[in-house]
Amino acid sequence: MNCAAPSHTMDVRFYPTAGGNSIPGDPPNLDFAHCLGYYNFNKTFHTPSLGDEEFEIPPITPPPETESGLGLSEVDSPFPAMPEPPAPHRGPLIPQFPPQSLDLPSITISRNMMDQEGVSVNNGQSVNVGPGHLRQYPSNPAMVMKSIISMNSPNGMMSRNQLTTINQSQLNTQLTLNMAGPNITHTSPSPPASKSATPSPSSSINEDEQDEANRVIGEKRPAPIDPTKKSKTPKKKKKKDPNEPQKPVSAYALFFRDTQAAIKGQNPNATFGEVSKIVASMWDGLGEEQKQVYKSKTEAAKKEYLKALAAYRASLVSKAAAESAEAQTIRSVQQTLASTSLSPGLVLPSPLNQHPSMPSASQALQQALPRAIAPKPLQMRLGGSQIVTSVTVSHQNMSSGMPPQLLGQMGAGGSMVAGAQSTAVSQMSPPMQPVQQHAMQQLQQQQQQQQMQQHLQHHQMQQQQMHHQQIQQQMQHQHFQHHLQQQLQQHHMQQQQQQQQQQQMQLQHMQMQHQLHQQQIQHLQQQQQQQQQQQQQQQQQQQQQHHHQQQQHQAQCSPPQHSPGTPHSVGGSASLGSPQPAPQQQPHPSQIQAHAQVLSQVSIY
DNA sequence: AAGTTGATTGTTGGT
DNA sequence: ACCAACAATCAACTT
Repeated sequence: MNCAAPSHTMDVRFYPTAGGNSIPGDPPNLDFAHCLGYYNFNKTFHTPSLGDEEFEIPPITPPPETESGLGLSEVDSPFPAMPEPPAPHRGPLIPQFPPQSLDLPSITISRNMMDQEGVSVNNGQSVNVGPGHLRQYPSNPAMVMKSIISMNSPNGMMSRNQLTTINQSQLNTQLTLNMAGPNITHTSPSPPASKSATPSPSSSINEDEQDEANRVIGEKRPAPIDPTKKSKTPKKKKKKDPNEPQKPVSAYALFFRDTQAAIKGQNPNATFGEVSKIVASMWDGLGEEQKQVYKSKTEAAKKEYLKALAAYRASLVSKAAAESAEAQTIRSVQQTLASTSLSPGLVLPSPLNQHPSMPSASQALQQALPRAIAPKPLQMRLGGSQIVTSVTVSHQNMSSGMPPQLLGQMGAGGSMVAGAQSTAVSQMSPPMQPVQQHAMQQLQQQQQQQQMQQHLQHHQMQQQQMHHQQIQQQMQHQHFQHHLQQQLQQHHMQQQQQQQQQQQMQLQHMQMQHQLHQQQIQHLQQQQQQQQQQQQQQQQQQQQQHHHQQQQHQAQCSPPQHSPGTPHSVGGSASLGSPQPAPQQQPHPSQIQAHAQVLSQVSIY
């Protein structure tokens, strides 16, 4: 049943006026410019969907209808400040309209069943829903954004889908209440039967298309045929290639895609038409900048589409070219086979041969050869067994090359021609001498043999040519393969050479490192030797000094022998006896040895 | 005409 | 017969 009431077509569009000035009494924070600001604000939060890196917009899953039925999309909802708990559905691309600017959550659904005279109670605020108010379009786009649309749930046959606006005071109250919490009256869902707002459409395709569709895809159902309804717009049923890139959607479609989820979230019972009207009004009230955002997205998507389309068409062209080349190859091979092997049984069966518009080469030859080879068949006044035997022999020789028609003419024509010849001869020259007849027969026999020889030669030449072509093809193929192999070998060789060079370089590097290490070791060893030598020298000096001291001591213990030139003091001897500080830069021998071991290990490594 | 979404309807194939 | 899957269609609107 059709539930669409005439009121469904009621115009609920909100016509914005140019300039976007606030209507009287409109708070300054709610004017249209502010809404634009919110759109800009929205843009900042909408970057994931506005990014130029992607155009494909994930489908927005409508929020599951919770008890309240008011679940909005979460952060990315066009109305982010909605106090309602975020609905579990994901609506990633919904523009984030601020609640003040476009308070779609405040869109309430009032049922005529409950609010009979166009007065719906929404959060305690009376909303004028009367028919008279339906025409009161707000003169300001801000009003569009701030409109609280009260809808009638599509329940049954009652007048439904009435969209209206509320006044500004009610809007403010609504906004405040929305900020406080969700209190949207959404009393009862519509009965399931009422959901069929869009009755099953009638068929819009004609029968042949339907039959064609049925033939092409058996599973696909034909369009439902309803003779009572005529198709308003006979839509063409073009079978599109699934690989073909899809056209980019329009800016409005993008906006619809982004917005409808929120609208549906606030009005789960809103029909598509109602949502579409709301979206249209919002689109009208949308600022040029925000529209430009969507347009830019569309432009980017269009560029992507053009590129994808070019690639797609190129692939189609290449595919078609490959197919045509293949078909041409098959055709040429068949022609060659047909020209060389005239026996039809040897010709490969192919659709090309069976195509009515393209007679096969064998058929053409069958039609052409009799005229070429035997231009004067009736002049072969053959008769007698000799001719027949010679023809039979030739037949055996030519069985592989002669068309059956020709052979048939020649073979069966033996008797036929003989019969015809008998009558002709009898008619022409009854008194012809046997000698002359014999001579003529011999002459004709020679001519026939010559023709056959010519045909054989031609056939042999063709065979030779074909064989030559095959050999050439094989050679080309071999050459190609050889070339490929050579390239591969060269590649391998180059790789091997590179590896060898790398190995050599590594080896050289290791050798150099080894040499360096050896040099370092030698240097250290030399330093060690020098240190040892110095130590030995120091020891010798100490021994000498000690010996000298002993001698002095002995001298002191002996009768005093003053030696005024050498006043040695104990402190001086102490200073001399103190161990000489070894060169601190010189490492200890054990350290040198350890270092050498490490270096050797490193060099080995 | 195509696109937006979701509900509905009708067909088809499998169980 | 029933069910699942799929395709087609429609709604209002913009591009």
